[in-house]
Amino acid sequence: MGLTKTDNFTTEQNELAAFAKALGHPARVAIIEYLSSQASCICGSIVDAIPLAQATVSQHLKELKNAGLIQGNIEGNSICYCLNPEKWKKFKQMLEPTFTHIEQPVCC
Amino acid sequence: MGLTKTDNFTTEQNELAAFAKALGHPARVAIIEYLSSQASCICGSIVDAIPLAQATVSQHLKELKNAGLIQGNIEGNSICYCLNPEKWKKFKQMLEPTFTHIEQPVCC
DNA sequence: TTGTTTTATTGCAATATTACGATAAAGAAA
DNA sequence: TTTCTTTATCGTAATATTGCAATAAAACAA
Repeated sequence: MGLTKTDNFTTEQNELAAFAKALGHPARVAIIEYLSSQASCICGSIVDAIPLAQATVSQHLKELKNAGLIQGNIEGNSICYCLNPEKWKKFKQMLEPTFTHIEQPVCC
Repeated sequence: MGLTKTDNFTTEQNELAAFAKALGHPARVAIIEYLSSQASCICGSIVDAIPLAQATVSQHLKELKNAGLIQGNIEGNSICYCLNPEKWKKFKQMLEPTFTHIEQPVCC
């Protein structure tokens, strides 16, 4: 198969899964870490910072953009990428119940 | 290809990616949400709660277990699954820099 | 105009994931 | 013992992901 049965789950569950999936590759983790530590975020800098070919980095940027975790703004000749604060807030908020739960483990 | 170049990234980046990837499917999100809201966590209850075949749920449980996000303890005839608090704390801690960064967006 | 820079897209091969029926394995119950 | 219950694994088919070279597209520079 290889086809996720998204209809069986809630919109929220699918959205959280999409956020997590977008972060589920070390190159994309590296991109997010880079954007979390930089004021500037020109695409070319990201390509230089990630040890993969330009085409591959572009593809990873596209996936992060599709998930909404980053956004890109045209800046003359190049593109300025940055984190999307609202989506990250939603991501964080959706993880909260579990982060809270593990403070008082009850089982096993 | 289809083969992630893990050697190009740090151990931490790979670990965060592995956590996120494990959560990157709505069925696994549903399992985690279930375990975050339940004291009991018998495998059979999870299978009943997830709208997929037993074999498929078992496979998803295995992936969450491999990532370390859950653990299973044999309990007589069945298996008691629960969250692994330490791994979740690490997951949370690795996301903190980004969660902090989005409080003061600086770009775009 | 032509050329350069920057980023995205296409096409492809290799590998991974998803889903499920069938079956196996191991303990509980009879 | 046999049977039932519970969970894991195998085998398979369909689809998705990863990576890169080559190329396209779009804006700037000369």
